[in-house]
Amino acid sequence: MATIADVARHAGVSISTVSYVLSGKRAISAETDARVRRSIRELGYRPHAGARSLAGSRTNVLALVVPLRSDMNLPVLMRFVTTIVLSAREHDHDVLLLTQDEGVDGLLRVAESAMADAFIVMDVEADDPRPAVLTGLAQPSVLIGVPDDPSGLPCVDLDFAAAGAACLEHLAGLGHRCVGFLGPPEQVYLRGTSFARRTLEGFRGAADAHGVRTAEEPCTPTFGGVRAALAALRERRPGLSAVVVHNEDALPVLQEVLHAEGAGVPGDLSLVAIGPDESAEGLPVPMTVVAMPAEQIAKDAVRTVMRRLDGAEDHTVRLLPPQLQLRASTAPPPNAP
Amino acid sequence: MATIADVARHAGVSISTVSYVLSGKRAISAETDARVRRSIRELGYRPHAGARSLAGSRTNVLALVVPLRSDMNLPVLMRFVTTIVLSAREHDHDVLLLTQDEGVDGLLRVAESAMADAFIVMDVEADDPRPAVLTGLAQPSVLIGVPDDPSGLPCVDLDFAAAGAACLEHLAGLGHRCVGFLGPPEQVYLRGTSFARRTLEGFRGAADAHGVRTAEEPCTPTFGGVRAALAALRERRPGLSAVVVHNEDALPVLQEVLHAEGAGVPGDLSLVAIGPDESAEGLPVPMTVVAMPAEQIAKDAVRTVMRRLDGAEDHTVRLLPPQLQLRASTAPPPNAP
DNA sequence: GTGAAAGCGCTAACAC
DNA sequence: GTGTTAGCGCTTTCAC
Repeated sequence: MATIADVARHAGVSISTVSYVLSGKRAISAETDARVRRSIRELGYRPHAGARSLAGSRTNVLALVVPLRSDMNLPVLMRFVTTIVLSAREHDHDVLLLTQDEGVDGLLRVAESAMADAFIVMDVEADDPRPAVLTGLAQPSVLIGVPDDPSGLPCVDLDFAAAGAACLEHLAGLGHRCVGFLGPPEQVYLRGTSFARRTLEGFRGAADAHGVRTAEEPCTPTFGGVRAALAALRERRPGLSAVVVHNEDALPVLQEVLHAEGAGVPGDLSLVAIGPDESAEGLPVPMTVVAMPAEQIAKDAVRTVMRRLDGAEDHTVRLLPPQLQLRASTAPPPNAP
Repeated sequence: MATIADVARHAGVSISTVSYVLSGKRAISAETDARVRRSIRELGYRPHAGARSLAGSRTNVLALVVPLRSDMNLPVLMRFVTTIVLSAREHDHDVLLLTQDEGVDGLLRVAESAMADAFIVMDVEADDPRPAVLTGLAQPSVLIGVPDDPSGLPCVDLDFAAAGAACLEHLAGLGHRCVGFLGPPEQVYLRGTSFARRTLEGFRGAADAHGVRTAEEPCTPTFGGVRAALAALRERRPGLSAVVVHNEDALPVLQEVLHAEGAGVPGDLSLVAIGPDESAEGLPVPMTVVAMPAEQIAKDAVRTVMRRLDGAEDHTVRLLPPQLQLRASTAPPPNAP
């Protein structure tokens, strides 16, 4: 492999000139620049990443911690990862893939051996131990998700509270006065998953504000689980005319259960979902949904971390506003005027 | 961060001694070894990855090229990636994630800037341009999948020809004399996906050997597509009593179509699938299947590449034998004695 | 069994 | 606008 010295010799300039042509950190005359670039091309020169990192303390590598827990929604995870890799490349960075279950040790290993310039940590939960460790590192980091204590780290996520509120407001606007909430399985709440709680809070707040009566049930995404949860909602609220579903796996089952009992969607019951768009679009009744803006979050995370590498301070918790995607599953309640 | 010099000073030894304690490349007295290790621990020393790579020309990074094409089966892809990351860690390597669509340029970039010690390239297709490039690199590589011309690179994959044959042989053993084959959509064949062709060849060979009559149809995984393909098979082979399905997306639809027309599985029609186990197990009628041994292939790929880093030669095309998983979807034909 | 020192290929002062 | 050079933190001869 050609080295920077080879290029310098070939172009008849000094090593530093080649370096500066590459970094753009000082002014170079047009002809020198051209000559150097030509030599670089002709020799097929590429800077040695290790040497660069040693001398410049920049690796041009971004560490990405992904959850390999299989209860994560795979298409969404894929969109996150893909977008992060592509965005990183736009900033001339490559992506080192770390798994959730290396936990804090993995972060320390990569950080202290200077393998990456920055960290993006996905799927951060309420009581996650990693934010506290991340703040102690030499490298900046961004969280996707919002822990109880972000420790001053920038966070990016969908504004789940606003999403819950948006769903209710859409239904209230259609005239619904009595709305159910079908959440994730109980364990998700017990695990302290912050987005589940935030969604519910937003839903409740909006219901209070609009004088809408509600009932909430966690839900296992099986036929039995869905039937039981639905029955519980109806028992508590006999006038139930709409349900907000924050449980992508329950959606197809719910539609089937309703179809089987002859309840029309949205004729007899309106449905709004919060979750991946993929899970909402292809159903027998295409769902009105607040979709997970994975690409937007991913880009934002990369941008944030890159800005911090350029020295910008950032302790923002950035919650992206929900976008309600209107489809066929919502309509005014059956007894509407 | 502590450097190797700090450790040496703290332990009262030379820098090279510390280095050799770490690498184990020369004999160290027990007490020196202990003293050095103690210092390492107390100072929280970690070797600087860049310095190491510069001096030792070893990065301890494995580059993994994954297809982000969404027509790939995500759960299977996930299992590949997860297993590769975990296996790499067992060999003290981290994983740099490259995407398919950076193509040859991505390989050259990472290889020539010495960012990785080796490459694993997933989802290699028949006429893939990358093998030819990979052979020219300083780093060894392994392919997952088998191109027409592996260029001498080691390949690991499921033996799809044997898988096709195994399915037919299982059915022939049950007494079926007339077996259909439902393949992936036509485009997959046109794209030159080698595993699709290999499966079909294995299926045909076994059918010839057992004197079983066959019919083959590509299949779009929609209701219309499945109905049409099934009708075509039956028209060509009125005595059809079993179908081999190499199209995971068509499976649920196929079961539904058969159920709707009152055809029992396996009573009226036996089904065998080739594809991810996830797609075969949870169906109304759990499928007899040749599953994709993702973990096994992934481990094999990492092991192969690590061996090559230790200097071993390897130009093997390693095709893992299919494992037929017996479930409820196969039985002797209806008119069996 | 251990130490001294010459690089590895770059970046970024510090010259001019 | 360009060149010289001192490191960056390791690995690995070479020497004893």
